[in-house]
Amino acid sequence: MTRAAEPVPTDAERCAEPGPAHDSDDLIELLFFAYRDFVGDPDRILAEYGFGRAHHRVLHFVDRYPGLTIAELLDILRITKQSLNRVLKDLIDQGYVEQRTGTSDRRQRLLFCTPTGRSLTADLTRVQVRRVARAIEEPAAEAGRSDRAARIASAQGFLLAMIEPGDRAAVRRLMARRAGARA
Amino acid sequence: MTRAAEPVPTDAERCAEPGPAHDSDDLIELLFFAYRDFVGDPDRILAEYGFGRAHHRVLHFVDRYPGLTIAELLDILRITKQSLNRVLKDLIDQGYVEQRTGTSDRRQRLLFCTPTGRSLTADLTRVQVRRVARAIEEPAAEAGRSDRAARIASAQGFLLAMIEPGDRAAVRRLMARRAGARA
DNA sequence: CCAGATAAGTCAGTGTTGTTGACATATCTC
DNA sequence: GAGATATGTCAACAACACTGACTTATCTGG
Repeated sequence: MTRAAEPVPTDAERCAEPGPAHDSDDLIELLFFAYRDFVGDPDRILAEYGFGRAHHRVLHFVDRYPGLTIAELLDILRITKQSLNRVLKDLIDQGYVEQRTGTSDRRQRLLFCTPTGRSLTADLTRVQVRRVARAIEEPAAEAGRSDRAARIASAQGFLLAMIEPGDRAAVRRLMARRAGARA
Repeated sequence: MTRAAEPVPTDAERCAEPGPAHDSDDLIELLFFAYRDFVGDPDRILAEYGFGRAHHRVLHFVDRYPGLTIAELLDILRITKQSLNRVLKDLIDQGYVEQRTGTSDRRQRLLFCTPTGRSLTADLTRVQVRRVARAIEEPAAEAGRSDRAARIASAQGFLLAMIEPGDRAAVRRLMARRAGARA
């Protein structure tokens, strides 16, 4: 596996294969695992309400940025109006989100969470904050020599710490399987 | 972007912990944006082949860990056998992945990428490596005072740098909207 | 060697979340 | 008033996940 083009190739590490390409490969994989567990937590809560991830995303952004417009939300989520409308309709009909006509532009519908919506969002945020906070508290692997090595160690440390603790050993073991082939 | 953590939350619910709640909130949001753009790159390539993200995940892990069994893959992806089988069948039928009967245990089907599969995976990996490598090259906000602050800055810096460059300003602007209400 | 466990494959049905394309309505701007 | 814009809605469809049930091949322990 040849090294991918780098923005700033450092001369010193030309020959050494355990270069940035492999570090990036590891980060790609860790990002998958981290995100998998990151969305897994709230999914369990959402299921009790008959909601899914799409509902969660809307709740999150409307809660955090009260008065968001439909257009802004569409730009954030990068989904179509129809996809948004389906879940938004659920949330409005069931009293988690409410719309108010814009004051300066009466075509706009400003979105707000109701107290119920804020409460549910808080529950969802809680479990995610717990995971992220724990990942931050985790001491990074070690502050490496160069800033670059430190950044890699830091990002890997954060993502690994985002993984469900009980699964980390399995992930380490899996990734070690490949590490042997390149050292 | 790395706002000073204000350890004086006015919200009723959040106060017990030493202040990382808001930093975690930001990280939660950045993780959403980072992942959104992270999977966006390969999605465009996959569409040309009539494949989706599920195919990508299988290709990635089979390419990286040749000889993976079905059971191992199921444990990694955390999906059901049926979901895996649907995409795996596509990949096998179209010659991207092949199965070999296990030697020690003939019930197992060991998975390998064909040269074609390795080639496609390399294309997919390339665009993701590019993004991750760029995110790593990006100098972190600054090495903070405490290790903890440094870890936060580092994680935020990495995730922000994972976002499509042209969209970073919009994300900063959006998140600044909330920051104002906090500080 | 056989019974039961295990690895994998498959069928049928369902739900969430995304897509496209077309069209309707209210409102703003020039 | 004309045209752009913000939103809402209908219908159809695809990707990807789920459950539950069942089959086949193979391994393992008594």
